[in-house]
Amino acid sequence: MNSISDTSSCCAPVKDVTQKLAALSHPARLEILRCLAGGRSCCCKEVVEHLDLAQSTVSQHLKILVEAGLVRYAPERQRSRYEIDQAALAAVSASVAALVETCCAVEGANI
Amino acid sequence: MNSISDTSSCCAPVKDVTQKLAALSHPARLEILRCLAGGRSCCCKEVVEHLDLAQSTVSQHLKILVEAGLVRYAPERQRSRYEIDQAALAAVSASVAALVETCCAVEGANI
DNA sequence: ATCGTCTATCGTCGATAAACGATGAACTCT
DNA sequence: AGAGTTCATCGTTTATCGACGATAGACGAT
Repeated sequence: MNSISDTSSCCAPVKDVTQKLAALSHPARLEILRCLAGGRSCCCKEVVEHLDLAQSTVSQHLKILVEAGLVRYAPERQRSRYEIDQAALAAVSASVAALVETCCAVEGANI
Repeated sequence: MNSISDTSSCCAPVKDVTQKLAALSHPARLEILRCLAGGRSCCCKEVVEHLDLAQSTVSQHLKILVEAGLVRYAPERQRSRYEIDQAALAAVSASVAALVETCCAVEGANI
């Protein structure tokens, strides 16, 4: 039926999901999310102290999470606030669940 | 509780999850999974025809999915069978759901 | 035995990711 | 004003990804 190159309706969301999954596919970024868990917002330095990585590296990882839409970013000058976008994260979980549903469904109906 | 640097018990599963998420974070591989959906097994050529990519590229993507443990592989000579590992896929979904749960939980209870 | 088909792998190339140090901007405090 | 903090970005280096063509192995059919 439709290939993945169907740019009209399917490609954008798919790319969105894959970008979010890519953002989640790094241990450091998962750890960052854990650091931001519970809805509390952290500044960069907090995460840095938690992670044992260079500040610039952590900043990059945060940027990736923000660009993927998983983390919100309030650029206050001194203490930028990073905060989990819980809705976006839940949406990713739902997308993965839907994918699993699709892949595991018994196709007895029409084929 | 445990940080990500806890190499004894926590690190291996984390890496396992991130590897699976990385495998899922590419549109072509999602499309491959859709092609394998419903528990039906496909050979490489079927996927190639479905995907508009070179055969070698598809074979690589399949390999990544197999190495991540999301797809089972029965190397028959002429028509290798690729098949979704539904349990593994469900486990990924559960892991993501648990992550979201952790990240969105109100931190009153025990962490 | 030979041809055609299907796979997997190799080698290559450009692009991207991951990590770091260094730097500069902006703010707070003394 | 000046020192100290915090942060984002730049530039660099190394490693990996994504895609392809080419190739070799294995099988079925002729």
